[in-house]
Amino acid sequence: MPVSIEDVARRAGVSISTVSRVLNRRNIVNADTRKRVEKAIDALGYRPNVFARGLMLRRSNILGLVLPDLHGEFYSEIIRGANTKTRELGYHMLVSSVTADDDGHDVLSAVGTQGLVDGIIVMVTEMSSRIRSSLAGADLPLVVLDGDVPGVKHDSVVIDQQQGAEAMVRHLLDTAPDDRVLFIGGHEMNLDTRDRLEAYRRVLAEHGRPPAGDDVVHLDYRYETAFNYASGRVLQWAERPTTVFAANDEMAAGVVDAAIAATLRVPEDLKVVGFDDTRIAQLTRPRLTTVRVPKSDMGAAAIELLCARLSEPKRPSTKVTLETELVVRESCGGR
Amino acid sequence: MPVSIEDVARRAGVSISTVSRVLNRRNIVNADTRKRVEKAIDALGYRPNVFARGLMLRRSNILGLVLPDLHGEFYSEIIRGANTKTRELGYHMLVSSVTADDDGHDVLSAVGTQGLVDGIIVMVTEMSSRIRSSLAGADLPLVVLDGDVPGVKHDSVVIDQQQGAEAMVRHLLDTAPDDRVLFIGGHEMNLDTRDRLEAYRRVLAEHGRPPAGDDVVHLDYRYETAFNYASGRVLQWAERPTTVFAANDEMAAGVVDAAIAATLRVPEDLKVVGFDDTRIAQLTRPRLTTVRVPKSDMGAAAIELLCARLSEPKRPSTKVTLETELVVRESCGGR
DNA sequence: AAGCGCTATGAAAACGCTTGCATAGACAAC
DNA sequence: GTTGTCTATGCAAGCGTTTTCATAGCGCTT
Repeated sequence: MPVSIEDVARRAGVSISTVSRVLNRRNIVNADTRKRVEKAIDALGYRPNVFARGLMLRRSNILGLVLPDLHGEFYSEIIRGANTKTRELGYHMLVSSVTADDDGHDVLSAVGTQGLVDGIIVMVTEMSSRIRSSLAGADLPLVVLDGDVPGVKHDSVVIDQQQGAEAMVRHLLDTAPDDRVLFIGGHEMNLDTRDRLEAYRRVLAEHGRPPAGDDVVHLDYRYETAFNYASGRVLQWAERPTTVFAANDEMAAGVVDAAIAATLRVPEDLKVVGFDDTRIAQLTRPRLTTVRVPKSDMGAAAIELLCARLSEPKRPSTKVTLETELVVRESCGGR
Repeated sequence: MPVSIEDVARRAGVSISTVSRVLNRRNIVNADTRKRVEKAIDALGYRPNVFARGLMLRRSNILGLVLPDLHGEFYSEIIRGANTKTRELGYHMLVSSVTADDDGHDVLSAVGTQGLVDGIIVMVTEMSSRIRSSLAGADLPLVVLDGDVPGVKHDSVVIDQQQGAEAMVRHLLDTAPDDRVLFIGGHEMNLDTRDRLEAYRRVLAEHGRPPAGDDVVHLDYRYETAFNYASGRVLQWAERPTTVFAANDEMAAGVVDAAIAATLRVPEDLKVVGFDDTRIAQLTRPRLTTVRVPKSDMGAAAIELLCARLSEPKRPSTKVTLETELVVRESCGGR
């Protein structure tokens, strides 16, 4: 028995139109009448029904956030940044994850049926044609986080990973020009990994020393995998001056621990650097040199972009680029 | 120009009632007719409008999750567990955080106006009367995570922290009977801290050695705070056999690092244990002895409870207790 | 052939809101 | 006194569903 607009109208002795006008602050309502209505609203504890309203207005004030996986600090920070901004702007946030096997099965169903959300933010770490077509058919304001969906109109928030990765490799080559630099990435098709790898290759090439075939390997971003992989190889790596550039901090930590387990010293015997600047980077010993990615800013920026489009549907597609920043700590021996 | 049920009906040459029946798989629809309707639905890419449906059904299939703060792994795991279960059961999840200053300003507005969500899950780390009254006025199926809201009917998911904390303190006293055991908690009113502290006091009392006044201190769960606090004291602590029991892993890591910075060895010179078994516990050196809290299970269990109530509103209030588990690693020297 | 019980379908009434249109009343201008 | 202009309000349509009730058609029984 929730109270409806009609109850309010009756109590205030006006028609529902007037109540509605008071609610929406449109048209002119006589000051006295408005007072009466407001009093009735308070007395009854009336709250407009979202569905009825949504049915008329064709908007829900709900924003959808679709992430590839809700694991780990990276995603939790994005959610946090997005959530804060969402509330600030008076919206609500629907969160959902699309796991790999789900693979774009339906990015949309993840975020509700027709009309549930006014717009969505999608982060795709690997692009598949199914994701693309699913998104293309959506006809919803769309913000893509850290990636691109070719052929579908959207705004985007990207992080300038290449700049950070370049800065990293340059720094490594500056401080230890003779080191071999190994690259350990995530999955081969992972967009972040591709960006970072590309920057790595470019800088090495610039210096006239493109990586050898087995200098680059693709794992899966996990600590354990990196630990296991590195365990069998750290001693061999350490035979000559080597730096391992891992594509995220988790794997970097795995390599560090593998090295330590093999009684090597980091950075003296082996240098290791990571990416993302997650909490982990500060907790390993030695602490990790890494590239800071503005995680919660990404979420906030995406929400802002989405809201901007909602209030101005015709605006041109916008791409916001967030800077990354090299953070030098001890694990690379570079200071 | 979204396609409506009427478009489908027209195309299939039936009335909207029939389409609706096909959609909801109720009553009997002739097999041929059903085929025709389904074909029309596919062809048109029809998706029912959530609002119209919600208006009739008075349910949205959206579940609200309100957390005190979206920081860190603890919360991200809860979200993850909840999200997975939510999708599994065919619902959607609205996430929101209520920050401290927000303090129950309106737990509900965090989660939308009247009718937006079918039920909510709330985690409150500190109970205020505002939160209570805000929740009491809601008249929504409610699941409380790790806490209690007296006077408001609800289901709950709690973790048996006392058991874990007890097991921890018992283990400490078993392996190092003569150690002084210090307790470093979060905020004094924090419910988790209170539980853990109570267990700590009880076990010590059982052993006839209640803690001295300055054996217990309340900080704020943060690494830095614990690091700073411990930095000035580790040397003094280490003068006699001491174990520090921190109420979460972050603070434990802070203490460990403070000790190491002071050239102490852990666990030889100072023992440190944590709580939660977050990622951190495995990444510090030495790795932390801690108590595992089933974080993602909490989220999943809460969703399950909420859905159970939705489908059976009259069921008696249920409380699900999740076990915690002592995880012995190196930081306590206990194995 | 009349009546009955089924099955499959349609018509129409909600659900709670917004909003275009109509209008009543007040006042001013002629 | 008639007409016009405003302001404040009410009426009612319509948003896209679900669902109750009515009913058409069919085959059976009597």
